[in-house]
Amino acid sequence: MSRTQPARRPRAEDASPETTAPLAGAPADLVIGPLGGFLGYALRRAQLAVFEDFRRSVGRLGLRPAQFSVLVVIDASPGLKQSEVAAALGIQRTNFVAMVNELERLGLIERRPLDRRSVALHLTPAGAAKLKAALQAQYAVEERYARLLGPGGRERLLDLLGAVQTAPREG
Amino acid sequence: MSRTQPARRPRAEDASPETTAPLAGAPADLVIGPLGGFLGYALRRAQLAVFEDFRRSVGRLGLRPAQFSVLVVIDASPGLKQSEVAAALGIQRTNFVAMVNELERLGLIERRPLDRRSVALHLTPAGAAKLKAALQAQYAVEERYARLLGPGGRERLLDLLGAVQTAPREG
DNA sequence: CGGCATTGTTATGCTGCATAACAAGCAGGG
DNA sequence: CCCTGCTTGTTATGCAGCATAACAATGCCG
Repeated sequence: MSRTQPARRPRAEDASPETTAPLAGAPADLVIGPLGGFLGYALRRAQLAVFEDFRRSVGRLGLRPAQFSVLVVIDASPGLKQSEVAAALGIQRTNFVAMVNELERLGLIERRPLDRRSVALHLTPAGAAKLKAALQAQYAVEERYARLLGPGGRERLLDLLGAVQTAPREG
Repeated sequence: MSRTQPARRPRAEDASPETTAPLAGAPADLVIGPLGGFLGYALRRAQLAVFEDFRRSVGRLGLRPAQFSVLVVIDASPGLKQSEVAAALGIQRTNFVAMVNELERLGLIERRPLDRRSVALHLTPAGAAKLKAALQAQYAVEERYARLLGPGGRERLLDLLGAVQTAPREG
């Protein structure tokens, strides 16, 4: 479970002391240097791996990650305006239009006019059904990770990720 | 530091029991339902946040994340073939060509022919210097995260991410 | 009523990532 | 030696994600 600390490999004049601890990445065991000790790289790799899992489980239902997230939000907060759903997910209003079009075309969601300008988003029965199936599949994946990460591991990971995400950006 | 467990919000017939625990995401405090409890979503959000940090620190040197990772690998293992560096980073051989072209054009790396077909990649002095500066900036960011995540937090996070990444994919 | 912010929308471009196809070269078996 | 097959670098192409600019219609508020 715990990564071992190999003899360090200086090079490039060494810019700092401690830190680092390789990832033993999926790409063979080729030397990637201190890269595995950087959060950005480790996060990117882990994210790709988990999205790959998603593709193989929930993806079978014909849902992509972003689509899934939209359904979840609409289900959790029915009646939100299109722009609100987009904002909640950090999606640009402008890029969200095509997504809503697609989900509506698939008969999974519905646009209900609030006034002559804004629309409220709701799941259709088909959308609710598909989401239910998707959630079941996803919960199964999560439980697999919970097992893999040991007691409290998954929760700790979510906690750490939350802290990273909400950390104040320098600037 | 620790996320609170709010009253659950069933909906969509509920596909599973426990799991979940919201992220209190950056996008306002809008309701995203169980989304914050899914690893894929939490990972994606955290990754975007960290890449944003990268952009603001190392990015000032004119390096994008992928370029930075290439320099790190070449520095750690000088003389690897172009295809080997690509493989080590999980980059398609085909997409790697343009990246190498660019880094060579910037005078940061060098292609040295091994035979009439394959080339070995090396840092130029300018590349080594730029990488040194980039590593310093990056180590500073890492230390900021180390402080933010509390004692052992960053290391634990890297450990958990490594476990996720190397987990056996179902299929 | 009139200016202003909101909302949905289109157009456009860049980046990341995947696949197909190819030419040239190396390497190993017959 | 020569031919077959794998390797290597490369180009072309397409799709998805994400960003920005520009707009028209509309609601809102002083």
